[in-house]
Amino acid sequence: MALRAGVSESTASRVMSASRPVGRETAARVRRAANELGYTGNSIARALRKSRTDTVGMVVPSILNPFFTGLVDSMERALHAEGKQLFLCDSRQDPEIEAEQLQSLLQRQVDGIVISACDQTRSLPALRAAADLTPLVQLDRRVDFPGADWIGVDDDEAMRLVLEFLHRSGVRSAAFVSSAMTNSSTSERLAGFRRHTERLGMEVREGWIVLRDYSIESGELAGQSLLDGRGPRPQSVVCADDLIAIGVLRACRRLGVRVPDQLQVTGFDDITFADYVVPSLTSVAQPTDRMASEALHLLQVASSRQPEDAGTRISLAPRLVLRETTAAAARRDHGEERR
Amino acid sequence: MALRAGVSESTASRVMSASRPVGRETAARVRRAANELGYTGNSIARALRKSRTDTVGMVVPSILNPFFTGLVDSMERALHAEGKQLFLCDSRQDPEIEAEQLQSLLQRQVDGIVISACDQTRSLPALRAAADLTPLVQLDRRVDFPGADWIGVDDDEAMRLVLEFLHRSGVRSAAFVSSAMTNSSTSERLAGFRRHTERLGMEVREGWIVLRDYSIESGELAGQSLLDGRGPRPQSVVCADDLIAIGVLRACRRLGVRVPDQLQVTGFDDITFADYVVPSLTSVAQPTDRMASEALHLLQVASSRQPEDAGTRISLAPRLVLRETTAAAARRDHGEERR
DNA sequence: ATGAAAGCGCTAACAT
DNA sequence: ATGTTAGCGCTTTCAT
Repeated sequence: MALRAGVSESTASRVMSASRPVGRETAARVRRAANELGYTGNSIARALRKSRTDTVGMVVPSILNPFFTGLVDSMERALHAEGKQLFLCDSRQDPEIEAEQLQSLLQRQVDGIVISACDQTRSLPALRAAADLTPLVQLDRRVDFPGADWIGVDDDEAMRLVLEFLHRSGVRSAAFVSSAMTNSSTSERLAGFRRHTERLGMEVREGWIVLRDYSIESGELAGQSLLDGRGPRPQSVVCADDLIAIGVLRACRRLGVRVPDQLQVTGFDDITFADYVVPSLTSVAQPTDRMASEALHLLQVASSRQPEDAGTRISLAPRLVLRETTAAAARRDHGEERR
Repeated sequence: MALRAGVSESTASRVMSASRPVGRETAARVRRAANELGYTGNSIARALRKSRTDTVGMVVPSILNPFFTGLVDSMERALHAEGKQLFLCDSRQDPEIEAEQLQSLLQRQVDGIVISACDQTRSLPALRAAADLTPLVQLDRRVDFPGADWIGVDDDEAMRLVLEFLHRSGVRSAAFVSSAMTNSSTSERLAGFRRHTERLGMEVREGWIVLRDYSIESGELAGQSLLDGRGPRPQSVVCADDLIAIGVLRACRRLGVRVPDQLQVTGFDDITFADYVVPSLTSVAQPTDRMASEALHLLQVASSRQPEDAGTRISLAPRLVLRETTAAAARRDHGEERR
């Protein structure tokens, strides 16, 4: 290409990357030559030389879970805006596959890794190791270790929004359904649930805490056990995920429990379908676009940081989206929104 | 690393890539050294040398559309099984963004590109250009040009399954709802719809063909215009996509049209939520796993092919999944399945 | 079976 | 403002 333009390799490089001033006419000649040859540069060679690939790896527990689909979409947009590419990895909720994916991303010299780890304890070793070698920030689910960077939603605040709203609309008892306690989302949401129900004087029985999976099937089973009439029924079911809540709604329909009259139900994540199920689902929205852009920002900061520095934790404000599975409240409050 | 093991760089390379026989003891020493140093190789350097990156780029119109989410998931699995990584790109239904994404993937020297192009005509130039430079196979939506490789479902056969089933259950008229005619899925499904309704003697009025977008909102609007009582009503609505069908179902609910008693509705793609809407949606399932593995196979074949060779087209068999939005048929047939 | 040396395509000193 | 040169980390001849 340089030959075609009649200049040296380095001049051509300078034109293509605009890294140094080049004579206007020379530059034009180079650009023309590049166009004629359809030359666009080889980013592999550039990456080798600059030890920067302009790629980011992302690892999620399941791309099929609509919340993560949304997060992936947000990341893809944010990266595209910066001219970077996204390596997408699905760990299938398996820490071993997750470790392989991390290994592969490191080997490919990604500029950073964004991950929602699948297991609070079993994901730890691979995660730490990866974080030692490259900028790494966790999204949503968190695994704690010294220096860990994390961005997510304030789960305690989310539970406060949900429970205060329910309380104001007259609800005095609540059940909680989530996945097993192997991830931070479940533990922090449960902690928030416990704290705020107690503070508000709402009744919670131990049989009303049901921990299974983040899935519709799971939610349906949980709903069934909660509503089968063999024990006292709560006035509301707070779910740690919209899929679970949709499952609970199915159980309600099957068992003839009227929502929201006999039972109020809330979800979490505000996935697209929350607005389309019947009755439509009240949920807590997470600011995924914001999470993605903060994550990219943190990756850049992390590149120029000392290893002994403390990790950064960014808790973003959740937003309560009111729909038909909850009754109208006595009065409105901050952070709520009726659609 | 080679130093640490006390061998030459080339010997170390031979051990790590198992490219040539190496003395057992030497090999062991190299492996130990690699372990101790946590050395795993630099795939950028390898890629530069071998001009093979073990990466595949995938471009879809919208990752948020559940059908493409499923396709991405299938591709990710298939690639992981072969030790390759996936560059995920979302073209946001925009041919210009799509062209940028293709350009970026080419520059990154991907081993192949898998794409579902967003626009039958406006995607063509960039697609052709990319296909000239690297193996490229189209999935689902097709753009025609000489030598184009494509894998998808047999849309005519899908329409045959749907319409013959409806006909057997007594339906004698049908409407069709899809996106605008800017992609092959719509045109081929519509062609199949026309052919089979005619063959079976089913009534189709021109006002019953509604073309908008692949979205729930769109489907709801289409449903509304079809059912608002201002014209004759079809006995069934065949949708080119599950999102559209879900929208039509919402319109039915709002207008008090009972499904399937007064109106039968079918979707396309068999997304997860098809099973969870009420009433649950009869749909045509696409074999996404099969599509992904065939796509990877084609990419490999394409790498060692002459430019003047004709393109390969693989039409896979669709599968009709019967649920509650269609009435029970008089009798069962091949290719159908009740869940 | 092992080592020495060249080179993939690029960029960043270092000249001029 | 432009050219010359070295080298990123690997694989692959070509020797031995």
